[in-house]
Amino acid sequence: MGRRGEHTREEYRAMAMNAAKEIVRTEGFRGLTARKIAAAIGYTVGSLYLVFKNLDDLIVQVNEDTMSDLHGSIGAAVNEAESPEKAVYACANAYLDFGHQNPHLWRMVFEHKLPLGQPLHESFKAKVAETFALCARALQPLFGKQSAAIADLSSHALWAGIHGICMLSVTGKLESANVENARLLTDNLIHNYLAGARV
Amino acid sequence: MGRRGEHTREEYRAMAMNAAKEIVRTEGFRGLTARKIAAAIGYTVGSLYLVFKNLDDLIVQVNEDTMSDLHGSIGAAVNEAESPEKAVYACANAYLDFGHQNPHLWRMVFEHKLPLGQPLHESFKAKVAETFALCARALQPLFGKQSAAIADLSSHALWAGIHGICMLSVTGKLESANVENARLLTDNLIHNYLAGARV
DNA sequence: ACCTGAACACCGTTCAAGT
DNA sequence: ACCTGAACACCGTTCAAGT
Repeated sequence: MGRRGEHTREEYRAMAMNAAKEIVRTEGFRGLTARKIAAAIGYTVGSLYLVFKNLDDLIVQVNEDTMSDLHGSIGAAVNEAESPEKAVYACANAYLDFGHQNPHLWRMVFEHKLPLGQPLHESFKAKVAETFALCARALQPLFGKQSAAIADLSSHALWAGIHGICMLSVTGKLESANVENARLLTDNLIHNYLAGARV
Repeated sequence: MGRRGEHTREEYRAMAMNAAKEIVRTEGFRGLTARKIAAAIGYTVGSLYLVFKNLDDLIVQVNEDTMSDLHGSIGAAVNEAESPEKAVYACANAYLDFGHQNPHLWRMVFEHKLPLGQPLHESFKAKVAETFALCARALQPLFGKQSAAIADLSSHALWAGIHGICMLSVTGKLESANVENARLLTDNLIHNYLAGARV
């Protein structure tokens, strides 16, 4: 039947992405299907493939948006902090809060796998690196005396650590899965790590 | 046409689990299907449902085996260590090595999701807790002066941190995805954390 | 150029029927 | 009791055909 032209390509893309996000939010990653997305925006399945390469492509783009949102949250928290040390804790808190408030979207970022052998998109890796860099920058003032290489290594170690706590907490693999418990853990990790790193 | 009786229920279960593991090892979690498992052991799909509740049930059982194997690896590493401090590093190394040597099976443990609202099996959570406890025990001697509650919190914080480094490394989300780089990160995390925790 | 509808090759799961 | 084979209700993806 064809030809409706009600929406531009860009409008269509935004509609599909938003529909996908809503499905993930309410039904989880497992509940996301191409047919559901298309139905939600009033199109047939085939139309998705005019704008997205395939479902993986759409998911990767949603994941990049999620990383951008996370980046925004962390950036705001860091800017409001009163001291370098408080910025680090604020950064971790923003990370934890985001994960617990958007569990399914956040998990999808880390749990989606492309078909075997297909490497991660460079644009996606860039988003991850950006967010890491933001956290690293918050940490930088505390490593004044040490070399840039050590500061870089340290910020990766600490932030990967905080990520681990957040992941295990959000996926319910810690004894107590609530945010408060996770915050005790990140506070403990940060406190002891910084105490040791500044000796 | 039915009735073959070539294998006991327990034999069948082991065959199916091993076939599933081999598929995950070579094709990844995404490549695992009920039909492939059945074909690999020379049965039709329907027979799987006589022994397993469904595919999720089989996956959870494979994941529990993976956790047992990981537990064994870490236990051996801890036992061979010459000092409490070395035991902690050995524990982390065993964790990293296991993840990098069995990337797909290890990822499946943390990336498999049951249908929405269905809680994790208690037996699975017990396996995770056991392995955590093993790591915590390695850490215990270093927290002699402090209360048991703080030692417990600390061991969770540090081990979740090491898990985060391993996860990001195995899934290729760090700049350098090889084991050596991950080991630099865990060494750094452990070193600074312990230095700070023992002050 | 845009979109559909139907097809294709898959899924997980169930279950009557056969031995 | 054990296992099959076929069915059911889904998938992701493609593409000739319509406007």
